[in-house]
Amino acid sequence: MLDAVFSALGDPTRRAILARLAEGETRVTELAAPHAMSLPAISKHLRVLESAGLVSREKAGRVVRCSLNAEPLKDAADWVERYRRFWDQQFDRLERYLEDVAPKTEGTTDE
Amino acid sequence: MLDAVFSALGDPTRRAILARLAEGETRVTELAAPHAMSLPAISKHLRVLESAGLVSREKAGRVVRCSLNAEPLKDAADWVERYRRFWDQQFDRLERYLEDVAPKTEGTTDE
DNA sequence: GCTAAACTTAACCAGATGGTTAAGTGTTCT
DNA sequence: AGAACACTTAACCATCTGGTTAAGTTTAGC
Repeated sequence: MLDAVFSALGDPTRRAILARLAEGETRVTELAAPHAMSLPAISKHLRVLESAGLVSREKAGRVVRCSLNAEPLKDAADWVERYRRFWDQQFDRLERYLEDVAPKTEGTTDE
Repeated sequence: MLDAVFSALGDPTRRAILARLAEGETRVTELAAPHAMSLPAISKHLRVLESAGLVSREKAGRVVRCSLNAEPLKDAADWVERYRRFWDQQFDRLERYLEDVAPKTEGTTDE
């Protein structure tokens, strides 16, 4: 499922759609409005988001209401979060230091 | 850049490579070892990761040392984090509640 | 009941992706 | 020097992706 979620997030149009849906449910045509592309194109994006579990579509009359379903984002967040210590930079340098100089040290400077 | 990062993360082989690199720098052949695919395939994955800024390659003799560069993941984490409140569920229910009590029917969802 | 609206589906297209094998480029080892 | 190692590049292939236009399919409105 992470595959589908991350792949879905890899497109700016789709991220924009999610951002819009974060403000509230809305219909397909309104989701399409800000984007310079045809309705079928948006429909396809919605299908991608839907099969990643990020959006649900519900037909109400001739209108299709779309809503955000953020649960899959939790898994994505969890995955990325495991790398937090690495973008805190010091850790990275510490590792190199340990690699080069001291093969065994107590990590008092940890984090 | 988010495009490249999320797209890169959308492949399980590439996530596995990042996970391996999180344990420390290593060479290409060792990165390739656990995966049932050819070296050129891994090389391509590394290129994708590299152009997303997630991995850096450095030639040392005939060996290429690969290392994790997690900084781009920070932006990805920041993006996803904006949706945290939505997967905390209560908010979702609140929205549905509001929808039921104050129906807007097919009208424009005013922002 | 006809017409328009709000989509979706179908058919098509160009270009990207993810894999392959074969060949090329350095580097180390003996 | 020659062989093996550690890759990368090239060429190829099938499939996926992201877009298009044209043609459905319901539903709503006059």
